[in-house]
Amino acid sequence: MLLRMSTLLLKTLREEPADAEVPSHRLLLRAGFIRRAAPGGYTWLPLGKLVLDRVTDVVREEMAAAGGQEVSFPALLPREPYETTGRWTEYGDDIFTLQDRRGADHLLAPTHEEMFALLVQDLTSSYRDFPLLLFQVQTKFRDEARPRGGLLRGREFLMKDAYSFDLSEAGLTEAYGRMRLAYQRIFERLGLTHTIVSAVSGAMGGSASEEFLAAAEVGEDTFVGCTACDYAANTEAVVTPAPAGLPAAAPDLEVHDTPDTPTIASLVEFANARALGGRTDWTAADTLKNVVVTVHHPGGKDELLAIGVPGDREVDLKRLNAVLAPATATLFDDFESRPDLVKGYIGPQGIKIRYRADPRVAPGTAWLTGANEPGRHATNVVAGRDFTPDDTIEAADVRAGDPCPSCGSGALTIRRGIEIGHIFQLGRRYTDAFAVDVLGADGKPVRPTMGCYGIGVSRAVAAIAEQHHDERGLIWPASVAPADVHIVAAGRDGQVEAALQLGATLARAGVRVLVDDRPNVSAGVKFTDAELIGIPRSVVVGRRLAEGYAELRDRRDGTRQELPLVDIAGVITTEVG
RNA sequence: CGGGUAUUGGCGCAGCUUGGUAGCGCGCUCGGCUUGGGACCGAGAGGGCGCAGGUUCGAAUCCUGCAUACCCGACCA
Repeated sequence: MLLRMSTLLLKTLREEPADAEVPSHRLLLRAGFIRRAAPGGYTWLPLGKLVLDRVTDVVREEMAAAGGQEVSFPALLPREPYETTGRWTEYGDDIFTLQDRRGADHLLAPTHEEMFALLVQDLTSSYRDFPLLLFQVQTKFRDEARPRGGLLRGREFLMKDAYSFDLSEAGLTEAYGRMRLAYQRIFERLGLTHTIVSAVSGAMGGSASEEFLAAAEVGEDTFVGCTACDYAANTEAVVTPAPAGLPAAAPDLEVHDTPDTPTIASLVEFANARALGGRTDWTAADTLKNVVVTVHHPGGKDELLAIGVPGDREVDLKRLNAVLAPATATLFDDFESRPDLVKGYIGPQGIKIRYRADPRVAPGTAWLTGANEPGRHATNVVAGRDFTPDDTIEAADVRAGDPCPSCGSGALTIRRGIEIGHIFQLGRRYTDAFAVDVLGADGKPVRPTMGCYGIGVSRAVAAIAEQHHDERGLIWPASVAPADVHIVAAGRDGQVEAALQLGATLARAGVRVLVDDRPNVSAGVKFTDAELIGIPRSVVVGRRLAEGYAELRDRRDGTRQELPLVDIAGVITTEVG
């Protein structure tokens, strides 16, 4: 490959685009890899397309190595299959739907579980056809409420989705493990530093689930790690350890007048000022905060739910919604309609709606909490004695320093990452929905179980840019760079010709070459553009050409070395391998 | 979907308070000069100010409504 910048469709931007915030978005725009074409939709320019294709190639190679077979479905699909599995309504507003000229409903697929299950139903009939691993690289559509960060969250994006079909749990587990390894290899080859975290499987349904998160400050996913062990999990998946040991028996419940104390802060201040219960060392953690939410079920029914968490914690709506999925929750605020719920003074004793408590509110623990009357609170309210929650719930926020649920000795740390891959064992949700059965060895029908494995390919390009750049521009890993070498003809006097000649030699040897042969562009501009574009290795054909020398530069560490021009092709060909 | 900010040539911005028919830098075109770190000189092309109404002799500037984008939050792979 030999690309000449004199004819390349490329325009680098000297100034920062006003509406790009995150580094990957800014740099990909400035370096001329992408252009915004629609809200949440980007055009791949020649340099960007080269990177995207190289990333896709890595993914394809590893999928094939893991035994995957590539297929490709339409992105435009009819309603029926998604109606059958319930996702037409469950996915709700996030699906792009449209009607054809006859008024029939269609959708632009957000993922393709239905189609893969139907394809397997169509083309298999015997246990001999299994196991099966299929994948595709396809444009997906989601009507994101808020596209952001350029390629990080678009409404149209490139995704690799793979699906395994097995007839036994052991087979599924094996396929899952194989894909997990393939993913690690892929992200390693892409130069993406990542962490595998336990996750919840979201709208797709399913059980065992792990996310691959690329470490990045701009990442939308918060996850936790442990200071002592290798535990890592999405905050939604963090399980709160119940306090160890039974607390001492508390005295009887006592109700106190606590006027004007509708918040935890005001309550603690009041309690200490008046030595409530003889104590002056009350903290927010001694109080029990009860938050009322409205739970919206997909069917359309609403239900009130009260959630009890220690007063020093907030209810984390992300965690709560993960627990309640597919139902969703919003904060309840229409207290006028419910006189039994006294805002600011709610207590779990005798509450008339469903009540679920944080695991820290374990049986035997005593709390300072609302007395369900305006201006009154109660002390020594003991879980299991004065009230019994309907259930526990993981809704309290997770904080750095919380004890690790895995080893118990370490403390949790909080980090941010970009979700670049998600794997999970789907089970039979989709094969059940379509009654996908094949004949087993014993002559009886067997129903395949599915695994689902996704990689955001276009998002991965952004993630790579996030992890590989400096103040001057992008620095692509060699595995995905738009070219292996960037040859800069610094000036005149035959330098352009020499650069093109070197480029041609390298291209014949199978090296991907970008030559800056632009006439009437100063060397300074060319150097700056080369650093912005970020090809890891460059050759400057310039002032020492007359002596037969050129300069080899390393974009990452900035080192330069002068080499005889006649040796350069050999050196580079060897390095590129 | 809630809150905030913004919308003026390809990009980045000024002008709006105090209405008089649009300007700067970069980029682009042509000529000259220059050629190892985002040159210089000269001559040009290109917008009627997000959209729709309204006020006014006159609106980028004032009023009303709408749209879009970005940021924060909600939601989400």
